[in-house]
Amino acid sequence: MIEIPTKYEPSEKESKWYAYWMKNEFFKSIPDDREPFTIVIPPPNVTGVLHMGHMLNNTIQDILVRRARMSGYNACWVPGTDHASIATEAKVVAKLKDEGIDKNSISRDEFMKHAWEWKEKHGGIILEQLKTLGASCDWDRTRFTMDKELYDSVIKVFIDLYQKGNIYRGIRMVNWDPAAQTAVSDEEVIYKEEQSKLYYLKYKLVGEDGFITIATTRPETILGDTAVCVNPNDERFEKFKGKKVIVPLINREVPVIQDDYVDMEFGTGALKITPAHDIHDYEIGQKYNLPSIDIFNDDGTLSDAAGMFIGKDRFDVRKLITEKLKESGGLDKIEDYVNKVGFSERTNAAIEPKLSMQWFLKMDKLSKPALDNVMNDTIKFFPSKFKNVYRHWMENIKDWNISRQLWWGQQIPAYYLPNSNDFVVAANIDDALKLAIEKTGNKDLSTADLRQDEDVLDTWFSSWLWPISVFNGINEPGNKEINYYYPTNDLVTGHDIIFFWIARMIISGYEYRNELPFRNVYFTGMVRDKQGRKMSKQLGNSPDPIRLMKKYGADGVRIGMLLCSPAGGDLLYDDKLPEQGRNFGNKIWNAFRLVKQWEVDTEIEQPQYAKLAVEWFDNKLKQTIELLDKQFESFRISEAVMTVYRFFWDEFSSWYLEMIKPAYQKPIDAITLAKTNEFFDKTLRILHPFMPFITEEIWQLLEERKDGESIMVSSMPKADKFNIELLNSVEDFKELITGIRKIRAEKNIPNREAIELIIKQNSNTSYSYFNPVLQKLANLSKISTTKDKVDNAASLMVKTTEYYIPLADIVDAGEEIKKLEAELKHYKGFLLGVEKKLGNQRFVNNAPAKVVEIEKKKQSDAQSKIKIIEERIASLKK
RNA sequence: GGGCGAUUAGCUCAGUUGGUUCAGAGCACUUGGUUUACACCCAAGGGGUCACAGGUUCGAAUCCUGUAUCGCCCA
Repeated sequence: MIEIPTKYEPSEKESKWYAYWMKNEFFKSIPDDREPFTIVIPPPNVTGVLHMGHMLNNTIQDILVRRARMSGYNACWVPGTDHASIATEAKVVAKLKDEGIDKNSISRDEFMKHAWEWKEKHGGIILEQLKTLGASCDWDRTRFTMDKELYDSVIKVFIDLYQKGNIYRGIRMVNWDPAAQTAVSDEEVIYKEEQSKLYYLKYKLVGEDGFITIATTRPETILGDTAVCVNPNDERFEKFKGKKVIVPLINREVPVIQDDYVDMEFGTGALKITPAHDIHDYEIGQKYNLPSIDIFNDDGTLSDAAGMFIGKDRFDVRKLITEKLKESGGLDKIEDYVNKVGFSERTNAAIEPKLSMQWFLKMDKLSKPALDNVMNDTIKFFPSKFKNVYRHWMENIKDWNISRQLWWGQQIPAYYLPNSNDFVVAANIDDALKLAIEKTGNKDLSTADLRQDEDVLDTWFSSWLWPISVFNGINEPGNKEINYYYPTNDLVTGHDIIFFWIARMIISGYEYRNELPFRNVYFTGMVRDKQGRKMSKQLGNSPDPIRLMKKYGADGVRIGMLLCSPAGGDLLYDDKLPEQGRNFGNKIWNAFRLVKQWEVDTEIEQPQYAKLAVEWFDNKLKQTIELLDKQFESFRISEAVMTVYRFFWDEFSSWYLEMIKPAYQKPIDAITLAKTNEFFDKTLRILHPFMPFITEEIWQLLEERKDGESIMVSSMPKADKFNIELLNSVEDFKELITGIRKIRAEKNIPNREAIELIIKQNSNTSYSYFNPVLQKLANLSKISTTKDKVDNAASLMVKTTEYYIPLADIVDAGEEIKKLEAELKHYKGFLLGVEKKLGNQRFVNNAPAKVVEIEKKKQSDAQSKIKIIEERIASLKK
């Protein structure tokens, strides 16, 4: 016997095979005659490190790509990262601060140099980590959203959209992040419940007695108040309507206006209106032509316009102004209150609604084909329930704020004319100058007179082009690569970025290629801890994927994650999962050990039991391949994992190998061994996309392989016809074996003790075909048939055939009768139900003939079973 | 407040478009096992009035209505 350890040790094997695949360039894709299969990676943040969400997501992509590659496609998985403007800029700013450099003290160019340095040194760790997972990306194609080609694509698209009239500048209420000093999108704001306070403030009526009390969570914003609003139906405020009140402390006179936006139930029923600092107030301000007073600076301190507390932080001012209000008698009372406050996803600073000049992309017309082609399934979503979410968003789509007040990113290619808000849009300053001269008629203008817009574009404005720009399809729309690889096949990503990214890629796909960017979108769920909480650094409930892979092997972690991860559903992570995956790897390893250590004897003939086992397993394998094909077609990935898991563990190991296993220290015949090796080989291939490393390791050991050979470039076994009758009868046969084992367990008959089996001769069934296998697996000394009843025997029934195991005096007739009577009761009840159904004329007349047939079969089967059981009871009672 | 979705075994989930022998997995659980590949194992077993209430239908976990609870998104 060859020395093979009983435990499979993944870590060293995994790095060895990854290096082998890289050396042989198996991941590389070049356009050729084959049909392409393309996936672009959802580009992770360049500052990011691998977390559990990436593990799930990239495992699924790797499975799809490896399977496609083995199925004869020219498989191409494009990796890369996005430049994550806010996150990266925050890191660079922090690093500079550590070095004593203030961002505001250096030039934009200098800052960009630092940022690039940072990116080269620290960026893209995550891509290296993906290699540990086994990701079969074409690394030569690694792209970054700030690479020249991709940068230029973004600029080109901006100019194009501007020229088409889809981009405009406008004042909007934006989510202002005072820490990053930039606007962030609605999607980047996280709302959290906060224990805060509700302040009741008194606004005195102008020129007469009385006051209106308003309730607010933000007393500091009264400095920007320009009205008080009440509901027109609210009788409590009858005497205030059309009058003016005085804002406390600053003594500003503001009108009392009426709008049914105000909820009469909430607070005091009167609302202060601060158009510059609240989105709803802004809308009311627009409606009633109220002035906007912006009381904050960009960093969240109070501005000159506030008139008080100038330069102090907004949260400090809240305390200070409360004191002042108390002193002046403007404060009525303070109550505890829970409300939702928005925080920046990137900096965790409280978001400040702020009026600001931003660049917008008009979305209504652009988004039309993107909506239609998802709704009509040209692009398929898995699971399809996300179509509803998508439709709702697309039908209510708002213009996209594409500007960010940062430096790290593509600078907006708009150039302002001297002393003007007027601008021209061009790819570079020379073109801009030409346009500016044309526009102004002033031939004396020089590039020095033009000032480029300070803002950069939203990072999603880069990644929405990703499936096109990675193949340079924006700059060179007719190039060979884009024509070959686009549209891509599948996109695998989290459902949390359906709007950010997926919808926008579909929009840009139709706008710039007039075609879908991908055919299928597979949504993964979020990875949570086993209590269902999101993984977060703060909770410390997120395991380190690298350590996990070291402990359980990448294969084990991959399998573990997938075993309980239905499409779109969340995955509750538990260490039990990778452990189960590791155990499965060990199972495969030990099956290999068993097969490998058999001595072959070419002299011996193939035993009948082995011949039957081979015939059965050959059919079972074909059936499983067909099932897998169907599951992949419908993206039931976790079901496919379960299929291969059970196929290997139950069918191959527990049944097939036990069937053909020669007696202890006996050799195996050549035919059976060859067939078994062939089965093992095919089984490894269907397993390979899920567990790339262990399947390669065993495949290389199973037979002599040449250098450069690999399971990952071998072909996927193809579906073929199989004998379903044979498979079904083996299932009955397994039931018989299980029944015999149960009797052995009940009667304490050890497995090594041979027993006898007597089959009651019955007109409709005979399994004699499998007798040799039955004899081997159940350790039977003899199999015989009888027409008579058998005394002193345990009995069992499979379908409508009865089996006896003679046990001399061991059988307790009373026990046996009790058991049989319970069974009898069950079948009688069952029969009653079936007969009631068949007695119902409406059922017989309306149900399809096939269904009625089935019921009739149920009836006759139940009747014969009842007869058998009754006879058995009668004979035991004698 | 508006929208979407969920509720099936102790846990996590299938259930392919209403119809095969009382609803299936995996994990967990119980019992037995040093059988000769594997205790990261083997064998056997228990466990669900499919959230609740109505309705449609010959027939409902599946379709419809309502209720409850939970989750997500939007304001």
